[in-house]
Amino acid sequence: MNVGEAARRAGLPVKTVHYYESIGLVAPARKSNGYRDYDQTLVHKLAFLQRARSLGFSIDECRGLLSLYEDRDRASRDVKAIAEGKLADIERKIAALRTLHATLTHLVDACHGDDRPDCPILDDLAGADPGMDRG
Amino acid sequence: MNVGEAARRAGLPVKTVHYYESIGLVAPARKSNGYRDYDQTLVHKLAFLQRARSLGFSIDECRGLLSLYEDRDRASRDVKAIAEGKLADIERKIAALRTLHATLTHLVDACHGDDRPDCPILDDLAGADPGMDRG
DNA sequence: CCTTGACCCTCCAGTGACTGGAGGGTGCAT
DNA sequence: ATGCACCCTCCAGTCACTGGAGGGTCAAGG
Repeated sequence: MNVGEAARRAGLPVKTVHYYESIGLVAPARKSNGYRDYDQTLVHKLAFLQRARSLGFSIDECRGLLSLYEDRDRASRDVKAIAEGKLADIERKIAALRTLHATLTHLVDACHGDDRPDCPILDDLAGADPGMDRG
Repeated sequence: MNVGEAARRAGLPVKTVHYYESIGLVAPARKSNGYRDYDQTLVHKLAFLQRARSLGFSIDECRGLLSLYEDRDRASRDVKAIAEGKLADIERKIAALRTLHATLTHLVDACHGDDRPDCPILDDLAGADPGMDRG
């Protein structure tokens, strides 16, 4: 199967499939004309990658996950640990975004948003808290 | 003031301050020895940038915010609109992360996490829905 | 046989927002 | 004179792609 079809089945852009090959994640055979030749296993691997990436795993984590996946004797514990670490990451990111959201909401609410120039948002960015000097 | 001191006051790494200069966000004077010379205004600008970046504004958005900040006659409405757009972005990101979190939690819960090799997490990544053979 | 168009190839460069390092100059204290 | 912290410029690397140039291949239609 050519790269286009494999990419379509895995839900990835062709460019990305090439990229995954260039960093050693997949190694398709070549036909006599030089075209890459993907079999079912490779397409599976690409789909795996697509799914794992969309779940927020980095390429390096995907590499680990893939080798775990390929090793049919590994303990599920190892995979679970990686996934749990990722869960904690996601929780941290959500918490950080919530803080951000609260701060920005506060600022937006405080800003009258009209023609006048004075704006609490910029004042905050400039470090001008009332009663506190930050210079 | 040298770059080191300016960076310290703004809460940024020196490298980042150099970078901001290289992309035209700040333009410090130079002393006779070639060293950059930062005044209060510039330090303020750097601190503004630090804060805005930490609030999740991109460099391009910071550029817009800065020019708004420098234009003492702009309407607060313009600033508010940018901040509101950012708020929507943040909400989208949080929602996406929550979906991710739910999926991964589900997977982690389903995985017994012991010495045995069978693992719902990898099964999911491999696209193995129950009752369907995929190679 | 020729053309058209979709597909494929490789290689290079760019994205965003820095970060690290090499290789050298400056300023101040000892 | 030496040491050290600081400063300079320029280049390369990060992450995970993405875009494009400049070509080759293949099947269909005329």
